[in-house]
Amino acid sequence: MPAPVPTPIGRELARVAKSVARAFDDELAAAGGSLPQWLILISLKTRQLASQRELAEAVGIQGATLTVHLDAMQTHGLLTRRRDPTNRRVHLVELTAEGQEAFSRLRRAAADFDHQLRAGISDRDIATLYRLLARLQHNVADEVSAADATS
Amino acid sequence: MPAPVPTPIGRELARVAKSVARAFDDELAAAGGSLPQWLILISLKTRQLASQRELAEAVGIQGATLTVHLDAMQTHGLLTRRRDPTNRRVHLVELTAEGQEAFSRLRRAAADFDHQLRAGISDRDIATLYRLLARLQHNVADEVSAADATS
DNA sequence: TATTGTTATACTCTATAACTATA
DNA sequence: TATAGTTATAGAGTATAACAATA
Repeated sequence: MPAPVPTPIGRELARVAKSVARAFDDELAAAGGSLPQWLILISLKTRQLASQRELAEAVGIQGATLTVHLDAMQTHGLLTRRRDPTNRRVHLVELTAEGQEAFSRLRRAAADFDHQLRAGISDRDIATLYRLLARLQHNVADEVSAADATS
Repeated sequence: MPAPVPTPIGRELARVAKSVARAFDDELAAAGGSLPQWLILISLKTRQLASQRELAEAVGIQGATLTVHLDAMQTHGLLTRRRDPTNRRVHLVELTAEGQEAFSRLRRAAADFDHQLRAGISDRDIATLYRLLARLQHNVADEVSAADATS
């Protein structure tokens, strides 16, 4: 018999996500970073991205918002931007040595955090959690499409 | 056999929570509200709160931040503030008729959203999700205490 | 002195619109 | 004209510090 559910699932998700995000932000800040920076670094390192437009999409923000973060990271010496010689509209974003170090530092912080976060949860439960989160993601994607269709 | 887990659980949670939060914000905005306003309204309606301090804590924000939202809601005629005669430091926050209507509107939007969000998920899985979210919450609470202890 | 709440100020993240440069 | 990216501007949400009112 499943336990009764006291609050809507969206609110519970929001509440927990807020707690987790704050704790994670604190960890990243202690390692000299921030969540958007971490998402940018990890996207740069793990994906083959053809343009800033794709990078923005990978991170889930607008191009202009990405520019803000890239400017800050460039000012801090984490990356360089140069035009693609074959298509000079495209700016190639490349990590400096300092950017690589920042990535390593944040990766360690993120790994430590994840270890702490997973404490006492079985692999099986983690897999279940993934499946359920994917389902929620799917359901709000539906919601968006439905809203678009009726507007 | 559990499926392999491609990304850290915290990042996946953050990603899904962001999607869900955006979709929910859109719904609340369409109903003339926002997430902080909804949390404030629901706290006022469902709890017996002795002060703004307690209200801020229930919503999970600082007192000064709460003042910002209450000011806006008062400007829009959703609530009134008056001093408690028995302890004039305390401000009693009370919903107006318009505030009650706003609450009803947002409650309907939230219920519709939750229905959409839960589509295709069994009660048993919802209960499991609650249990796992509670565990994550517990684990970051630990993290915070640990960080405090070592600082 | 301690508590409740507000004001002043600023920071972070985000977005849209208008613009530049390139194609 | 279309695409990639930047600049200008603004808005939402949050926080801290200093303050006023009250106890």
